[in-house]
Amino acid sequence: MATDLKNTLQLPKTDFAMRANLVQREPARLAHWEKIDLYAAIQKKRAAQNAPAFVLHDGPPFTNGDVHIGTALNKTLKDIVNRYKSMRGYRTPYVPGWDCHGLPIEQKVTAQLRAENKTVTTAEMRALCDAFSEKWIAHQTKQFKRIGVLADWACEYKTKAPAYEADIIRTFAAFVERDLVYRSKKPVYWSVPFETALAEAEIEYKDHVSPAIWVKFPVPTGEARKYDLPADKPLSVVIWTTTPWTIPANLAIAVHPEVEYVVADLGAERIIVAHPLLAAVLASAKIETSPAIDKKLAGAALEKLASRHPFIDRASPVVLADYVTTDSGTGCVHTAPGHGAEDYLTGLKYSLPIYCPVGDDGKYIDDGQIPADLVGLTTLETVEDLTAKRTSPANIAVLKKLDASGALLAKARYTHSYPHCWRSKTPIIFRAVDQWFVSLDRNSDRPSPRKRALESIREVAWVPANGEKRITGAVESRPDWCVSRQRSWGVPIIAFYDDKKTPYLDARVIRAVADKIAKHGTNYWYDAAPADILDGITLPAGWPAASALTCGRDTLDVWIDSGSSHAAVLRHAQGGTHWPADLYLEGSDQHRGWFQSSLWTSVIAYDAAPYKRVLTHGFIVGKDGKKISKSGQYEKPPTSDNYIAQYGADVIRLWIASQNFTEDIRVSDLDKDLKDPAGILNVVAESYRLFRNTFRYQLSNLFDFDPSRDAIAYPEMDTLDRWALHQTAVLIRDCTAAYEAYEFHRVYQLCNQFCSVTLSAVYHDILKDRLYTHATGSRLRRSSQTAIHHIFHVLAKLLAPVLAFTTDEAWSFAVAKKEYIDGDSIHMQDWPDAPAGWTDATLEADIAALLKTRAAVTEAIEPHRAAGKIGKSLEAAITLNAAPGTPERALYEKHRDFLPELFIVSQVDLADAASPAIEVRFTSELGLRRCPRCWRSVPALQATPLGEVCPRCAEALQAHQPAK
RNA sequence: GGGCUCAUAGCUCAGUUGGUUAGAGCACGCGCUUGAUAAGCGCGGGGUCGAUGGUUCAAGUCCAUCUGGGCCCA
Repeated sequence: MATDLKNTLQLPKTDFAMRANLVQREPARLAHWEKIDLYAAIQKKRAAQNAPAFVLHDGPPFTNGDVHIGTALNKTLKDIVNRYKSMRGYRTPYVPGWDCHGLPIEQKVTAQLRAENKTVTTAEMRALCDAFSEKWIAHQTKQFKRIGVLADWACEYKTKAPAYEADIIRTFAAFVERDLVYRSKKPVYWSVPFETALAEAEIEYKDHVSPAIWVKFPVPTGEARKYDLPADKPLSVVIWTTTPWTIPANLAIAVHPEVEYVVADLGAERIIVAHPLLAAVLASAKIETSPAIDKKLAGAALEKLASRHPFIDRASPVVLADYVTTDSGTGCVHTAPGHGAEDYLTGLKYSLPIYCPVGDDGKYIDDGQIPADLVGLTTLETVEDLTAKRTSPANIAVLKKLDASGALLAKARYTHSYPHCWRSKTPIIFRAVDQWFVSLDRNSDRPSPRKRALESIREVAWVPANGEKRITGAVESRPDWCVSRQRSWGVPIIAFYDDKKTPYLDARVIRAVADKIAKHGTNYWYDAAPADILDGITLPAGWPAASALTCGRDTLDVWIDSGSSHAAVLRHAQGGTHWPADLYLEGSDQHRGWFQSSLWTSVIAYDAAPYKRVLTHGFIVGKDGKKISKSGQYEKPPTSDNYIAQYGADVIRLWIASQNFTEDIRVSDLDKDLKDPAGILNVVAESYRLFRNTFRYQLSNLFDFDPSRDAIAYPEMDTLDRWALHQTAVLIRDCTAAYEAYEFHRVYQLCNQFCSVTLSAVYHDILKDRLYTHATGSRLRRSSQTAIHHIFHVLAKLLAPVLAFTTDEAWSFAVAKKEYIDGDSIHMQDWPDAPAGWTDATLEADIAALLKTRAAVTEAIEPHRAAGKIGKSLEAAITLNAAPGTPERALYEKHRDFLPELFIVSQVDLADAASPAIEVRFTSELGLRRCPRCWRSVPALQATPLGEVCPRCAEALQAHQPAK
């Protein structure tokens, strides 16, 4: 009997699975997307509509490993933006890119070669790096696709592709054309045995015993008087250094402007040191008497005091520097701009020469300034020297000279961590070598690059807004751009040299060579003879014959590689893009990286920024808010694939969308938090289920609904359904605003609350009675189905950019009742737009007030449930007390017939009593009879062939055609 | 050390121009339902709004300092 009645209900039906099983289901949908070529289909559709393009220009990830969860965050955000913009009606050409050149790859390949004990030529080395990069491009492509990134993968750009390399070289040509390129020295780490520059990564820090020396730099009497210092006996500034061999290159002494310095009287002479270090200096010099302090003054007061070099006839002026500390030494820092990074910057600030009297072989050169007895001595400490604890010949000689000139106040052995060449195991030296620089301040026929860059920054929209401050700061403070590197795996600088190492650089020649490289790739530069490279190119006046030239071996700073992408991709309209880009979207570290390098190249070559808008995101941190590397041990590497293998791409995408990405983004530790229900990803997985179940409820209750046949026109729709559509219209409005502001976490919050509160707890819960028990084609039931149909379409589309897989799956079931449909996808749909009529403020106010009553009703029922008197709310009958004439009474009367349904109770009576506001009674005590079909209790049941049911069910049964 | 930035319940987020007992979802606890069922509903507990000081009739909201994170420099 009961079974017969149950068979007359329209219970939900769908093949859209409750369990997502994303790890299996998603790869199948990816294959489907490939099959229907979803990316191309979307682009084709928009192109046919002549849609305007929205170009998000992809910043190229480095190709040396698996996609990290942080990289997945970046690419997913881009994918969300693209999918959203596409649905908004834009054509969204998205050309993904790869950053291929650079030291990390060269190093890994080198390490491999060392392990195999092999040596190779530069060209062979480059081929190995190429293969290495290519391997990771393949891996990363697969990993990006797995997380759902939709892109023009067939049109990807690689910085190592010949045509792209030619564009990098053309960027350099533009620098030369603007007359910004010059040659100057800059200190680099230098391996003496290999006579080569080293990168930070090629250096190993090891303990080293150095000769520490305290050296007096005499202050001439005239200078002393000028600075109002006592001049009746010898006065000197005392410096401290652990690299005596750099003393011949000393050009200045740095002091801190705010530290207090003293003039101390040692009896026969006076010295100047930082006050806090005086005692330490005296101890080192074994001076036991405590000296009189003749004067105290701030470092700033000593600026430009011209002390003299202890054994070379030149001045060593006092300069100011903030990096000077009083932790060790004398507070007066020996400054050799050719032999130290900070010294170099200070040298630039004070226009000192970048002086380096040490040759490629590490020996002093005869430049007319170096004393004859030093020329030819080496700064190298060999492995044998190190074993014998012997310092370099240059250090020994300098020590002797200082001693002879009476300038050596003290000396000691000093053990500290010092950089060593990873291959020769010997200490490196810091040494200025010739480099190519790009001037950022030179203005000839047009404003300087820096001026244009700063102007362009103001024309760009920075999201969040503080990005503008960051890049402005970076652009303002950046010194001239050193663009040359002494590397193999990079794009060569097209410069030629004669036998005297004089460089020849010409923009027209560079462009002509770029054209050849576009065809042959940059290995051509390494393989071909200069005469062949220059064949067919007219050499500028003043150049030697091509046969007398050699090709330079410097490569360009890799930031020029990626910084040329706007030219290589956007200006060539690769994949249908345009210049400038509508959006760049990268981590906030790129203010100093790609955003800046792209800005410089663009401003120099094209006089404007390459982007209209720049969006930045924060970094992934551990659960404790600390960076992942410091956040404990990760058993599984935090790669995109590892997270997806556990949760599926849509959960990861939902997690990304749920976070305010402008700040740090916390993530669960994959190993430790798996079983913690409060783990961040587990919470997101839970809300994924909410969305999925919402779709499932909607799809399953539309199983017999054909919108073209069954839809009810809005004016004829039921109150509650119209209320639901009102809420939906609000949701569209709010979500759209959130997407426009790139605040995806608001979309997440809005949809989450819509599904959980508006739908699940209220609308869907109330609707079950109608959908299941009312006559199949009844107006109320069709009205609700019409609303559900609309809401499903809206919700699925609003979430489509985020839940790319699940919404498409639901879409297939909605449109065709099967898992896949060819030629259609939710990602090809237009963004939802609520008809103006859906908004109904009066209705909204009424229902909002009634929902408050509803909350009071459920609260009033609860104690009875706890007392075991009542189970489901349909066992309750409610009396609402409200005096006639009051607004609430009016409201109750207006919606009187609808109240039992709204409260999901069997009966609602209105009464005049002042209190209580709500009375709960039990259907069993009121003599009501429970309908076995709809479970409501009514005054009287009616006989039918299937037994006694309530009048409404009897009517439904009449309409019901048993399916046999 | 410098530049930029963040800090609201266990988690993710709201908190409008400073103004009633600081909100939501999830998680947690208890209960109901078994016609969304590896689902659904209800009720409940939980926050001295990082700390301290200040401005104000009134501060999560303004100011200062500090503490602890993050990115980039040094």
